[in-house]
Amino acid sequence: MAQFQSLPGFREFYPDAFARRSHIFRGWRRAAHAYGFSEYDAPVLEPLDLYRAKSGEEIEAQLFSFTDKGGREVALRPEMTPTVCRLVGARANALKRPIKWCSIGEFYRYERAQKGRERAFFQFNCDIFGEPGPEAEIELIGLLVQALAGFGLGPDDFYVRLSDRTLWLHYLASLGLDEARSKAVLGAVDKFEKLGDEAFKAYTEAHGPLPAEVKEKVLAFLGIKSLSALEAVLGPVGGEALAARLADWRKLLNGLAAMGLGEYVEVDFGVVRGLAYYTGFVFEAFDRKGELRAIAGGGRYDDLVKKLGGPDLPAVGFAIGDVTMGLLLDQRGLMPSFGPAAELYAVIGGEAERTAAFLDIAALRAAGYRVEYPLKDLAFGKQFKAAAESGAKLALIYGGDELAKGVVKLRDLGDRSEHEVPRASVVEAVRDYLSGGRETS
RNA sequence: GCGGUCAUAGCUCAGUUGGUUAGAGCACAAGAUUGUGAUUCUUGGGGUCGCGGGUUCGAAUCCCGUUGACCGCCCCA
Repeated sequence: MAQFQSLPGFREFYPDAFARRSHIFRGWRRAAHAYGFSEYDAPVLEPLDLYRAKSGEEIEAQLFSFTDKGGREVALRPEMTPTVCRLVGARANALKRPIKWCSIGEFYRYERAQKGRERAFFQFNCDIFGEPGPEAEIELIGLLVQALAGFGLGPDDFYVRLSDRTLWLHYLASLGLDEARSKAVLGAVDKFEKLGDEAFKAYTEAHGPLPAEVKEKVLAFLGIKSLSALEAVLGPVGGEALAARLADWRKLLNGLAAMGLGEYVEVDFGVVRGLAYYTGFVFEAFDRKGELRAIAGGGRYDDLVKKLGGPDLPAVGFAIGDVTMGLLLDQRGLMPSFGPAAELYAVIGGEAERTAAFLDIAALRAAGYRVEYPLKDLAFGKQFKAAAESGAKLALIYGGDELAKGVVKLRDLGDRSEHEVPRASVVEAVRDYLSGGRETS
């Protein structure tokens, strides 16, 4: 039996699985193209320090990292963000604005595989650099929705939860919490949905119990589900920065509504997205039934390009993972089945006919048709069966009778009609017969 | 890193209180069928029963270890 297996959490793509993967990639690229994003790629192996600089030492436990033969500490990329920051940062002054970039790549994380999580997976990363205002978020969240909706997923299937770390920090400061306490509260907020009151345990251990009236206000803020509720809570707090932030919120939500995406977006301050590097709006896409882990996540990270050695460049981005999205498409019956996809199948009588058929097969292939034929002599019955199973629309029959007359018999594998055409014009005859609705891929 | 469940053909599984050469369906291949696709029938290839050790006259079956998968926890950039 199999003496060697693939490593845990790594996937093998047999042709049917590869077809599913290609289907997902095509949908992503179609959306990115419509939104005017340019595709790029970059190395899979990076200096370990790139991730240490972004996420700290503790990230190492979850990386595929090693020392290469030149003594360099390297890691397989666990995400695209630091890499794209480096790329953009290095040429920031020469790049035409707005910088709208996307990529599809494989990423590697040394974690325990679970449902919706593997050790190797693909992500669709989209980022906009150089735009500090919510216009960038409108464009980006619009693309996020399109990248999912393009597969046939609707507002009943998924939604985007929208939150704001800036506003959280403003509000917590207005409640009298310092930076360390604010971060600890955000940590509790992040876990509150799952753990309830337990979520505040870590805060209590670090800073003592949160005063009851503060906690009450935190939980009330957590429950805000609309812009009007947000304005009602924050209006009395006052301040110029807060007013400007609320204006950003109005612009963002109005913009998304104007794009017709209102049904997909919900205000939800329970989302804070880890504690990594996000500085403003943050958002996550989930399935409506709440059965799967996050489909996509993103947000604004205005400090990161500079932190990684580039210029001061605002940025906002998101990533969609292929694993959870594939599960969702399966659940909703939106993953097509991919059969063989020949267009033409040559039925060949014997060795003499084979040589004659090859000339036409080569000509048809040169003309761009996908042509199959049996690699070894088979009874006609078998060949017609194989032709039907190949997915071809048309069989080309090369028998002794036809060749003697200088013709090829075309058999429509759908309605089973047959007619003969001169061999000299077989490419034209096939083109006429198949004309209309021929897909390219 | 921690816990639970599981591991027999490419896939889904059966396999009795431990007993001869481990089975079925699907899939794949050949034939019935040397010029027409269905159905059916026949036949075939494919297994060190995840791996290693132990108990036993005898282990797919019982015991120990190990690896892997799935589910959950931690984490989730």
